Amino acid sequence: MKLITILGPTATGKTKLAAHLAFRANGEIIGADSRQVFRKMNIGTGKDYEDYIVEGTLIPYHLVDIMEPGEEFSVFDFYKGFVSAFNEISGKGKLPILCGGTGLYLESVLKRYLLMEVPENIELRKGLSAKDENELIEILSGLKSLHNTTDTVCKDRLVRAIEIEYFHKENPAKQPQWPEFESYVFGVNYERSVVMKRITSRLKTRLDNGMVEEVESLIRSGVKKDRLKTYGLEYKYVTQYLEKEIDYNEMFRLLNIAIHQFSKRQMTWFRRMERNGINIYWIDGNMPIEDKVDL
RNA sequence: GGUACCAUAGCUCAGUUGGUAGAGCAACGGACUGAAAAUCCGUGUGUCGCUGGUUCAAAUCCCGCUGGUACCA
Repeated sequence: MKLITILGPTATGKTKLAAHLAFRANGEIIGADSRQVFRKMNIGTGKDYEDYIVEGTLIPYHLVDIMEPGEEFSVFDFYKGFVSAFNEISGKGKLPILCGGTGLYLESVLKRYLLMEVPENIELRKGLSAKDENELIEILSGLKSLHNTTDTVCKDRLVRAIEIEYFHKENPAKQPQWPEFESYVFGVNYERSVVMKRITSRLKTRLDNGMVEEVESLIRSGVKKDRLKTYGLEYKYVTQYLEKEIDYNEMFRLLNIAIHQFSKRQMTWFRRMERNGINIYWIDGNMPIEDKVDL
């Protein structure tokens, strides 16, 4: 079995390329984008349904529009979705094409992360519920090195993180059911200054196309503002604008910078993957879509 | 035309009584295994507008020039 991966920083036309490849090679797309999984988050996530249509044919896609905005979705949920989509596609004799820009999700597949279903541990939870946040942070940092504070902002997440670490310690031998595949990874990229220009002009288009209204309607439908802010970028800054924390020009300026920085962080992931032995065949974004020859 | 003020990092600016410069933002590099578009760590990148002078020593004081801002004509 083969797995083709198409990755790259934001605003480089990955989806379009993946769709053309799928059209040519009888494939289906598996999204590796942590924000496009949410329905009704379209303009802000750069979800463009047109991209999936090649010469009038709709290319089937997976792991896009599978959650309601505001719901929880994690690498593990992605992993499960990936495995079942991969099996379904290859079961039909078609070619799975993983396409997206979320480094963690891509790496979880390409480096075959050890991820297992971790059941709730009632007994452990009972013991932990008596402790305060600082004690929990201490316990967690004894189990793993803490790289971020997303795990430690609230008690629920702390308890869950500890639960997962305990489970891994107690069940070290359990390997997840990874499908076997020959992996080919392609990266789409432009010179950094070009990516930045593309980001800026795309941001203008998005605003003209109703991005602010999209966020407004998410808020109206009951998505919490704090939740929107954790979605980052467009959702964070537009929410701040709607909250009148910043004015329109400031929103544009800060958001534009934040997306530039995001694309840089994405490249950090890709470089690291290469250092860790994943071969990425880079494709110049300026090249016409006819670079599917590489199959 | 006259007077005053300003000119320091990519940007906005600090820089005490002279001892060859430093913050914020940007930029750049990195980390990352259950929210990852999140979260966090590291790095100063400089003809101190130009020219001449005073001084052991000038971003700092003086002359002139250039550019800008404000006010007076």
